[in-house]
Amino acid sequence: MTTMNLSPGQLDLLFQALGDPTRRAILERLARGPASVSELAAPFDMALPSLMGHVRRLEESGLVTSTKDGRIRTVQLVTGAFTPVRSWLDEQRAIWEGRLDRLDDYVTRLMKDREDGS
Amino acid sequence: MTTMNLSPGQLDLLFQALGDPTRRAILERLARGPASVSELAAPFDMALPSLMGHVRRLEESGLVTSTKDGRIRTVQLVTGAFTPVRSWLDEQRAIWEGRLDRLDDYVTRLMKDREDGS
DNA sequence: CAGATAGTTAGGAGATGACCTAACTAATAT
DNA sequence: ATATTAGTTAGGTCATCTCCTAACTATCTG
Repeated sequence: MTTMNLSPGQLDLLFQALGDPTRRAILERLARGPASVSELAAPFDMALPSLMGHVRRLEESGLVTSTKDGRIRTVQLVTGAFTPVRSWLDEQRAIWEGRLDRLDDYVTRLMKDREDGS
Repeated sequence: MTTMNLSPGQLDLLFQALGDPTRRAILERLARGPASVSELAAPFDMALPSLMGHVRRLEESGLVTSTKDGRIRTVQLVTGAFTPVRSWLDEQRAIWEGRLDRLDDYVTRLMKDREDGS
């Protein structure tokens, strides 16, 4: 009930896509609005095919979509694509905090025992 | 101004560390408490040196620390290690939601939040 | 139509990643 | 003291990642 589990490889794709500075920069740009491939390429000192590769990888991970109109390919952020990442992080925190809570209980109980015992 | 920027490669290391299912599984285990290398290895059908490599990578990314006591190396989650990841995601969302004007306040609030282990 | 523009395909170099086995050191148990 | 346990080091294989150049297609513009 706590989580909806998605395909295991999806998180891999997402995290791996985010693990590259160029791709994160592309996403940061796209957070401000859609852009053509050339617009995306402009800030980088990188050959077009290399940048295209990044865009393809972002698309394969589901973070981005693109449509071609005439000779221009427009790339767009996918709404909610980060959700699985956020969910995983939240889950980890929940587990961690659950552990802390249990530890807290333990310490509380321990201190109560001491009061009783002394 | 708006953000406290951490070393550029740090996010790379973090996201890349998270981009592997074995490493995420290790983290999930560690969220429940520290464990020895062998304990970590137990659930996996993987040679020890391979698993050790994952632990090393987690340690290099700052997600985990380990100490050796006798012949046992105990691995532990690093508190707050996920924070840069969360911050990046939150920033993206803030930009995407067109809240650039309030980003400063947002980050201030975020840093004031309790540091937890998520 | 000619030329410029936007993107794509093909192929390859070089680095890194994820795994393995074999052989080793160091600590502990018998 | 010897055997067992826990981890480490060394080295090798195979796949993937990131980047490049060269050459190509398709779409506008003049």
